[in-house]
Amino acid sequence: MPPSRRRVETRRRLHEAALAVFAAEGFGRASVEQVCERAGFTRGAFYSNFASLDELFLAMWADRSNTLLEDLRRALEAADTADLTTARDVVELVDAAVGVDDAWYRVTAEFTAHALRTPGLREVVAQREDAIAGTLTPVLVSFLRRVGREVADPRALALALVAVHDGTTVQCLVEPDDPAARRRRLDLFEAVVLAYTTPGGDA
Amino acid sequence: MPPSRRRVETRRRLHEAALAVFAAEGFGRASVEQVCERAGFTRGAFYSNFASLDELFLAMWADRSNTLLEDLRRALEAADTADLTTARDVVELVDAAVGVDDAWYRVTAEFTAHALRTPGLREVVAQREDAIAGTLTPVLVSFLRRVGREVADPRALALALVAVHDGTTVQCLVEPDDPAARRRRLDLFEAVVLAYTTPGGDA
DNA sequence: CGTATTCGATACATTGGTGTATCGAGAGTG
DNA sequence: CACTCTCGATACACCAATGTATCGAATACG
Repeated sequence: MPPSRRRVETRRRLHEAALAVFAAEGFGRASVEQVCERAGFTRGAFYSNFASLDELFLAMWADRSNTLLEDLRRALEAADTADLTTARDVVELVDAAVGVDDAWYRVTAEFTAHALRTPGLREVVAQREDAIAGTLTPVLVSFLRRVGREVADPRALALALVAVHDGTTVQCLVEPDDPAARRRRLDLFEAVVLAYTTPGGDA
Repeated sequence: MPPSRRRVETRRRLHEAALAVFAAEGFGRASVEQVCERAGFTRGAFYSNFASLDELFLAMWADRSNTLLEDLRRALEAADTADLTTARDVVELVDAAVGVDDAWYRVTAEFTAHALRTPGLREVVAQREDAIAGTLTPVLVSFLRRVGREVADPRALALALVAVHDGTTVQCLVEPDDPAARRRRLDLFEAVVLAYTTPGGDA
């Protein structure tokens, strides 16, 4: 195996292990040792690739954020929009594409809290939020127009949906076996979409 | 000072210090030593009052949660409802009464994430969520009726507002000097209230 | 006034994690 | 085939935190 290729693979495995460990132990309690053990390396390998645990986390988080967002965008663009007739249909389609990732939610929530008290990190989270809204906006507008709803302020709608998503995700995870939480979440999504759009367009 | 009174005071000071340290260091990185130092005690005092840091945190969090919620309830019940004429007025009144506590948000968010991966703790968060909705419901219904809106499903509305509150709080804190975030939050609150109520009642 | 008790301080042993310095194997290169 | 360089392993010194065991002072109590 060529040396640089090996290095890439090592970093990848460390990323993977980091996500698992941060999810299992919590943001503040994950240690370099645990990550190395899970990845099947020693600390020597770690320090040869990253300067600190923070650096590894940041790289992993940014990387995975982008991947998830890109996957979502592709999934939505490739979605079958044939039988999309109501706002509710749009909501259910998007909700299904987003999914619920327990571990990722925890890691992101803890990182966000951490970022709020760490000057240099706040912007990282802000940019992420922005990227999500920016990615979601065009496909959302297009879907809604298709079901005959015109979006007045796309950015406001996207941010509102992100907020609702985050808020209801907690509720869904806190009561994991209550189907009502799931239904309430969809209802709320739908209500927001309807409130932020007007009938019109080519429905 | 009578011995039991002294003990109560010691515990109170430890609670206070715990909140500060957990907010400053993050849930996973707070240490017994830091809490003691800030409270002006040694670890001897700590272990004489609590079995572990977890125990102290839980006591502090539950205690303060109740206090905050009770304060909110009283503030709303004592609010001047004379010039309450629109749903927007209700939203602004409640929003002002709730306020935004940066440190408390971080601590609660991190604890929630922690609770999601700790079996015995999930229910604690669930009960809290429930208590908030339960406290908010009656006063909300009464306010809205006063401005001529009838609430179809009070519990659903309360939970929706909690979700929106949590989700938009992050957005407000991430962009602390963007007044637009604040406005978007109120708009979203209003939209949800309108969507979950119907005209009618004694307006 | 002396005795008992409560509560917090001190000291200690132990653990777990960090980061660095050094080493060795193995793959690319001329 | 030898030479070199990359990358991960090993070993070491260090620090921060934990929990317990013991001690001393202050207060209640007979």
